[in-house]
Amino acid sequence: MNDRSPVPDLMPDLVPDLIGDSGRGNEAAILRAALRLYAERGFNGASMRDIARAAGTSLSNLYNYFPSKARLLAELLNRANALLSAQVSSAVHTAGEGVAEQLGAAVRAYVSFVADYQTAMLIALSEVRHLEGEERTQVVAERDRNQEIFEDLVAAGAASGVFTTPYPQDAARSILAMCSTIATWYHPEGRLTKQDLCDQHARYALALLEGRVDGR
Amino acid sequence: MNDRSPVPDLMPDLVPDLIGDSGRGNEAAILRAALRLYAERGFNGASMRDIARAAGTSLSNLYNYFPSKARLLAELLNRANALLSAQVSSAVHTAGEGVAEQLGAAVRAYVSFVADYQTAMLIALSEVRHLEGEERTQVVAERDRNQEIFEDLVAAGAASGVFTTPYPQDAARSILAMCSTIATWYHPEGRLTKQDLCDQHARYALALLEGRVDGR
Amino acid sequence: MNDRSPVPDLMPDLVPDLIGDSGRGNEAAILRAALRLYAERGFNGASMRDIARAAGTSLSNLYNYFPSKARLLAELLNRANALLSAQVSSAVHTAGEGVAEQLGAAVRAYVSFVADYQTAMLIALSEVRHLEGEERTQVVAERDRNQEIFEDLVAAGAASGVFTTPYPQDAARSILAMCSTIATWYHPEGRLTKQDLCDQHARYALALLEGRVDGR
Amino acid sequence: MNDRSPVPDLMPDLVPDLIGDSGRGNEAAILRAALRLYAERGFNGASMRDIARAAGTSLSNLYNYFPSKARLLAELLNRANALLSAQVSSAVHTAGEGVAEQLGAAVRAYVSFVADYQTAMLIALSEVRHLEGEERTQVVAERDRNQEIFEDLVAAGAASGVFTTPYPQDAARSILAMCSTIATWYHPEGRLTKQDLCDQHARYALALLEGRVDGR
DNA sequence: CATGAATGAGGATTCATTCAT
DNA sequence: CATGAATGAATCCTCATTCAT
Repeated sequence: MNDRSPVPDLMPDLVPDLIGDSGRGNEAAILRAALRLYAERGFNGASMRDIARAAGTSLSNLYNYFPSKARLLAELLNRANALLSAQVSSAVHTAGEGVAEQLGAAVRAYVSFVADYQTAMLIALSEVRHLEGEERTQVVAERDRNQEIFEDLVAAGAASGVFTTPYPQDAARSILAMCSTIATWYHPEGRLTKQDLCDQHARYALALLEGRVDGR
Repeated sequence: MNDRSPVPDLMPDLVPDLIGDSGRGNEAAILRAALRLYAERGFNGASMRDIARAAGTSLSNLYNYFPSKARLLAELLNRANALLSAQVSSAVHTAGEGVAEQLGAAVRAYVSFVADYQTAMLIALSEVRHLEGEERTQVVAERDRNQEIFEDLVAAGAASGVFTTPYPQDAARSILAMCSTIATWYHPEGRLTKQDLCDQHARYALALLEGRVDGR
Repeated sequence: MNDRSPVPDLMPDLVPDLIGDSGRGNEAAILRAALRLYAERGFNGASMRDIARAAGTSLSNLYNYFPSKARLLAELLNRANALLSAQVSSAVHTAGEGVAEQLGAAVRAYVSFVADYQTAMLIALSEVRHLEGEERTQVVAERDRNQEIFEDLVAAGAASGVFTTPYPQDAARSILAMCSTIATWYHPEGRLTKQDLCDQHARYALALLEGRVDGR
Repeated sequence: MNDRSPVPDLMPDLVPDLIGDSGRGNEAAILRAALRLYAERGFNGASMRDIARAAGTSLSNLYNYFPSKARLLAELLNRANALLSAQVSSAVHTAGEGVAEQLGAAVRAYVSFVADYQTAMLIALSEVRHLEGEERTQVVAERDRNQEIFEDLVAAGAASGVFTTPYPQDAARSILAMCSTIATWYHPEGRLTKQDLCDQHARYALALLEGRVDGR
């Protein structure tokens, strides 16, 4: 197993923005402000006034872009989940044929996303509960879709004997838990680089699954 | 390694209450109501009015017991953290001499706590940010004290060659992450018993650390 | 006219306390705490809790001594007004026969009271408005009784030609105003001694009345 | 000296409003309501709810105009102090060259202001204590600026021998006290007209200063 | 006398949202 | 698109007061 296998190694500045500058007028500024404030203070701790101020626009103008506070949150979570799923699937498809290799790639992509979009992941972890109805359904569905990628990989690996853990059914959840939690403590300027995170967690994941690393 | 080693296997009803009924008058009812509501809706989503109503007392009477909303949260977190640390250290001290055995016991105790005091763990995971100053310091300190138990065990195991992971320095955090996250999805009536959770996560943890289980 | 005529020149420590230590148990402590807090923050700015705390007793115990917050204020004002009237009358009666002399004595006694019981005077000036009904009536009556002493003296002096001001009818009010206001700025440790205050204001008063100072 | 010298003798209805109707929307109504209620019940006795009701708007709308209760008070006091200083200085500059004449004019202007803006003066007298920090500093500074006008006049008169009181240093304060206090009892419909008040107090002030009225 | 618990009303302030411009 | 004014409900917390002990 190659611990230093390449990660999507964009320069930090080149990480594509979750939000972009498409949208009309202030849309991007609003989304970015909301993202930051929701992450800093939680959904209920960040008021529409706060967001408007941080976005440099007026309170009432927010409602020209998003019909409600919850819709604003949903929008953020949808974008984040969509990008996450896309990056993970892409990584899996790009990886070689071996399940272990694919799972490693998936973990690396996931960790990479957490590091790149830390605030988005913070929100995704704890603010979904503030959504209801259709908005919630949609967000949860996308989140589950991503989890299924991991579950399928683990199941395939278990079936083919590559992963020998006696508990394959729940392992994916544990792997995602430890990868997601990175968002709560990671500091880009700290001891660990993004590359380190990817290497570590790829290894943790395969070890947890009791993968048969050697050539059998 | 015996995966079905006994867990503190109290009947759910016999799990000692985090709060007890000591305290004066309505104190226990208030703490219990706050615990539940903070977990359900988050700190900012649960109002003092809500808590009072759920506790069956008047809003103003809350302030005869806790001088502020934040203090009420701090009280809960302190009790939870103290109990968690106590149960984990106790498990470690009771376990045999092997580091692997001790770590397994620690994980089981931790998972057991998460299952027993699910709501408390939910709060501990995400509501600390609403504390400031002394209250925050105290809670964070107790939380770190618990994490150190795991870090010390991992370090010891790595030093003695029992854990062969190339990344021992950050493994404890990952283990705790996957155990803590149980609180976000566990249903006592679901497919997995508390015993199952303990078995699984003890195994996951040792595997993640690449523990040399047998004498080989 | 002797500007340095003696004032009731008690040592500051010997100024008889407005409250004394008679009363049962905590009564004096409560009155003293209320006096200070009402003066510092105003009637509405000082809560019964504050007063209890400052008096070193429990909130509910306050109501064993005074049936309401307003009654507590009334009690203070009554004591202050009674003492003030007593000291002023006494000074007048002790003074010689001349109206000018008597008015001078009255002013000195009044100023002396303001200096000695500064906080009480602060309250008397601005907190009467918070009383209603019987309580208010009583306090206002006592206050007016005191004012009448001055009005009578001025009227007598005007009738006898000692005070030549063309506006004797309203002069007493002006004199009392300037003397009372001392309470808002006087600092016992400042430039002016109590003796200075008495001398000054006695002179101001006679001058304002256009008293014929010379031997006629 | 002409005791019946003309006062700015506008009909009461023509007295320029302290507040005006400039400001946006409800600003004037809010300020006027606050002015009245603060004067009637004191700062702490008048709630924002009361003020909103009296201003004919909603409670929350108050905060679109003034960010806090204290700021609302400060606004009132600043306007009142500014106008007072302006009217007094203007009167002094318009008066003749003699110090006595100028002081008379100042007193008349001051008394006139007290009569015209009675409620504002009531607040200025006793509610400054509820301000803190910058707000307080600003208000106190303006108040002191006005007091200095009087102190300078008295000092000048004392220096030139026009005022022969032995206590010129503190006389201004006494004069202002007796003039300000008018606000606490004056009734426009009562025995005394505004003109009367001006005449009386101008005479009181000069007498208090022991002014040498004639050429002797 | 003395206390702690209890309460309903009300304190200042902020909330998400709407609407006329 | 963009704004400022407006609002009713809700925020945390404190109020004066009562009551059982």
